[in-house]
Amino acid sequence: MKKILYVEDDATLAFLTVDSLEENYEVVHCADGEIALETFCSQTFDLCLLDIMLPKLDGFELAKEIRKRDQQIPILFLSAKTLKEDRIKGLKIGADDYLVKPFSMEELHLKINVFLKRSTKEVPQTKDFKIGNFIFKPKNYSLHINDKTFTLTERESQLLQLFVEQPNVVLKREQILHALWGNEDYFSGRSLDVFISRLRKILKEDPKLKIENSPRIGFKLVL
Amino acid sequence: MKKILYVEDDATLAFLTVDSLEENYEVVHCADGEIALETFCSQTFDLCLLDIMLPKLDGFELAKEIRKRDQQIPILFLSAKTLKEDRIKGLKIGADDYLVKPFSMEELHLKINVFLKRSTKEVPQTKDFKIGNFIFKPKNYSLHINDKTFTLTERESQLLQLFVEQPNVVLKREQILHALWGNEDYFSGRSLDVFISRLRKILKEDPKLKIENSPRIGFKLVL
DNA sequence: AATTCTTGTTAATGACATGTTAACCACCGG
DNA sequence: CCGGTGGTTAACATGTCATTAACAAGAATT
Repeated sequence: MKKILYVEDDATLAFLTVDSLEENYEVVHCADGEIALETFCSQTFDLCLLDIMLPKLDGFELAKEIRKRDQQIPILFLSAKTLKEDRIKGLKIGADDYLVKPFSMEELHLKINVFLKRSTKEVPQTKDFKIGNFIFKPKNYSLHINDKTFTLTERESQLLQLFVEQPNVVLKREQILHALWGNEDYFSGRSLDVFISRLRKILKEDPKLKIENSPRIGFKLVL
Repeated sequence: MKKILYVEDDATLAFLTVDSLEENYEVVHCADGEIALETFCSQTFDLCLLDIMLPKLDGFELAKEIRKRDQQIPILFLSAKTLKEDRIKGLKIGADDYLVKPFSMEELHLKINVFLKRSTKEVPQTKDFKIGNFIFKPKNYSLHINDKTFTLTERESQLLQLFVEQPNVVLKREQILHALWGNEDYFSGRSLDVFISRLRKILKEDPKLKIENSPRIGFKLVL
């Protein structure tokens, strides 16, 4: 579940918005800029939704402070101001978009999704993948084909997930090692090869699927 | 330099916009939806900028077709329509943002940068090259022609990449040796010639392509 | 024309990367 | 303690690729 920092001083609007956003996200609401900044610093968020007119620290200043601390996080402004200068000011600070009040909840959800989709390359855990004749349920660590079911271990599942997210693309060894073990200097180990071998054994069930090796580079899932 | 597909049928606006965009990007302008789709299919772009009202194939339909072919590329709409329904329709198709005409060039540049910044950081993929009838995917170490696929080794790929980055230009031996082996005093070895030979064997698939030798100087990829 | 240097190509080699199975070990809940 | 599970390492078999060697053919130099 993605986590959103929502800063808005109008209690009525905030109530409605939080209510709607909570259908899809975890929402932390703050009513003024200073508290928002403290909150931002003490928790981890995936996206910021900022009103411009705020007590203590306005939306622009807040965005600047947030950008100092995180270059990546998407920032969306909400405001009644429709002046071109304001829109530009927001973008210059490093905001990602600007919604004009009054906005519809539907539009808000869509905009948020655009940025969340981009900022996280991981596909939501809930989603199942089709790989050839297999169905892969990462959430369940399970692979189904015909009426057989294979239960994967944690590592097997992580590795397979990397491949299905980018099928037909060579994933570099270091890239995989970094994604699964996070350790840059994980040179000695041969675990990766062992897991590749195990996955291959399972994937044999569908003759069209294979994991190809690119010597000295990495592996590619071909389907 | 990032490459933008810009589709707009109003010649006057298009002229002004292209002029401005070309300060920072490579711009390909198309005046109707069908041509735009063909253009999209035959080249590689980093971002699409689409007018909604277009002859033959409107912006929404065009965006749908583009999304079928590329899930990642940022799509921005430009339109005089300010209807909430239209903005939502665009976002649902998978567009990334919506600029309302008249827009300022400054705002356009900023918006484009937001999305280019994001899309390049996510997929640090090198662009694919067209070489004659081949498509070369350096990231995948693969060369495609007709139905055939050649998988290149690391060195073969590195070498080919040097050539396609500067086609029709003579690359000096030392230049190539330095780029691939980094070693200035790599005089004795004949590896380079062996790899040239191997690439030539593959490139024979397209009779128009060849690697020419410039005696005592180096090699040139002619296409 | 003869010699020497350069290039084209194929095949052989050896170092190193990968595939695979089995043994190992740490952890965890009885 | 004691199996069970899952990740890791060990060991050995196999495969691959960059490099070198070898030789043929062309260019340049004498």
